[in-house]
Amino acid sequence: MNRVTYQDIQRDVLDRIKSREWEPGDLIPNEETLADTFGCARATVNRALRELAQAGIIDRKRKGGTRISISPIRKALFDIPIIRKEIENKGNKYSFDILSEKKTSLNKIDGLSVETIHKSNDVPYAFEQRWVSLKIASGLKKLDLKTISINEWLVANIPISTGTISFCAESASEKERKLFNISSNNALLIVNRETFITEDLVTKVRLSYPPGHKIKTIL
Amino acid sequence: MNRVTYQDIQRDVLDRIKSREWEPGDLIPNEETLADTFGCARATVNRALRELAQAGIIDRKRKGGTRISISPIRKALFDIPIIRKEIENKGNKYSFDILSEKKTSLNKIDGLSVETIHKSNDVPYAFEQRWVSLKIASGLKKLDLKTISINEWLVANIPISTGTISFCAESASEKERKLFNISSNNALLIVNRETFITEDLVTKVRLSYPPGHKIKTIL
DNA sequence: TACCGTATTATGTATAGACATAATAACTGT
DNA sequence: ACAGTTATTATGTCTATACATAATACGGTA
Repeated sequence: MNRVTYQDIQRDVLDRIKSREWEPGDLIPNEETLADTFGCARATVNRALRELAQAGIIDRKRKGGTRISISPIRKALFDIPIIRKEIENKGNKYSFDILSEKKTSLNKIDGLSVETIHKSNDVPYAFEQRWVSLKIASGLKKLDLKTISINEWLVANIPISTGTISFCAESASEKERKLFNISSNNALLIVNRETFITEDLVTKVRLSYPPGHKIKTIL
Repeated sequence: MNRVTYQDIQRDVLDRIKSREWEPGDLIPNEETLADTFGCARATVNRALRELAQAGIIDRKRKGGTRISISPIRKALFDIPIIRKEIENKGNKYSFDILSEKKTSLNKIDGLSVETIHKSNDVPYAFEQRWVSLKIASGLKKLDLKTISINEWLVANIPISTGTISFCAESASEKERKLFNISSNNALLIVNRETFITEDLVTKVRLSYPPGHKIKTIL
């Protein structure tokens, strides 16, 4: 007894869109009708379509019905791995050096400013400038810093947080030029991240990657 | 009669994680138990937890149970909008110029190579170098190019596709230096995209943004 | 025609019950 | 002690039904 699954329905809908039976902007049959034609319960159709809507493939409105998305907002999902794992996944050796460390305050909040260079097979891979709130990260002892990077400690110890992330390009500073041993091409990929835990800024990071570095994902 | 919703459960779970009642790696009660404590059906708990798992907050295994994810913040969702909308959303005027256009072949497939400059309030905003397959995009007439950008045409007419996207930084070429009127800081943010429709390469784009441009998202 | 309340409609969600399935634990005989 | 089989467990999914809710269509009244 091969039942119709929600994934069967998703495949079918995607096929109809690809084959242009349903074109962008078109209204598709309602859940009840689809359930009849597929020979399944409405709940199954609902789950299939709900997920497609989450993915931006279709637009749904109460009473208005379901239509094929006109300009599917392309959503790109990027993995933001821990740098150590990013390097180790390539089969390389990870190491890091702390370049400087001092107490500073940001928006009148006491914290720690740390500069770290992450290395892959002893070659500079990324330069990190980080501020961490001492209030939130009070468990962070100096001892930890020698064996584990701050980011990894945070990820393991501060479970849920929200924040922003942005990508941009910047010319290398004198310091970065020396670190990465750059001469002519001095365009760095910069990742800025701010992490909050219930309104409080936990940490703020600027990561710079040397020329040639790519952050990639599959749509 | 205020019923417990799946969103109530999600909030509660997130609160428990934030308050460190449940720490990363911890096993949490099974669906049936949670349904009892929340006073709702197992299906409701299932939906709540299924979505949290999709978001990477928790990990679930059959028989193994549900545990708090050890390294949760690992995914960033970026919207990849049409450039026109990106500009118009800022309240600016969108326009574009086609700089060059010629037939070329890529991997022995005939196509069209087009260079476009996108402008916001008549100021260069992004430089686009695109190759489009003629086979797939056969509906693309020369006429269209004057009124609508290629990307927008593709998005409206080729509904479903997969592909890759990557970010990197590059130094501006002589051409780009002139286009963006850059002197000293010449680091450009580059977005490379390849779009496929069922195995066939439809289009390949390289977008370059001038210094200062940011691509941002909320985690 | 313009306005406002009501009916209709499609999606959104909750429920209880059932069976499927993957992963582990427990048990078996050798 | 070991390998192979079976039982158990928690999640995964489908069904049928019910009610909630947002958005629209349809009225009637001024």
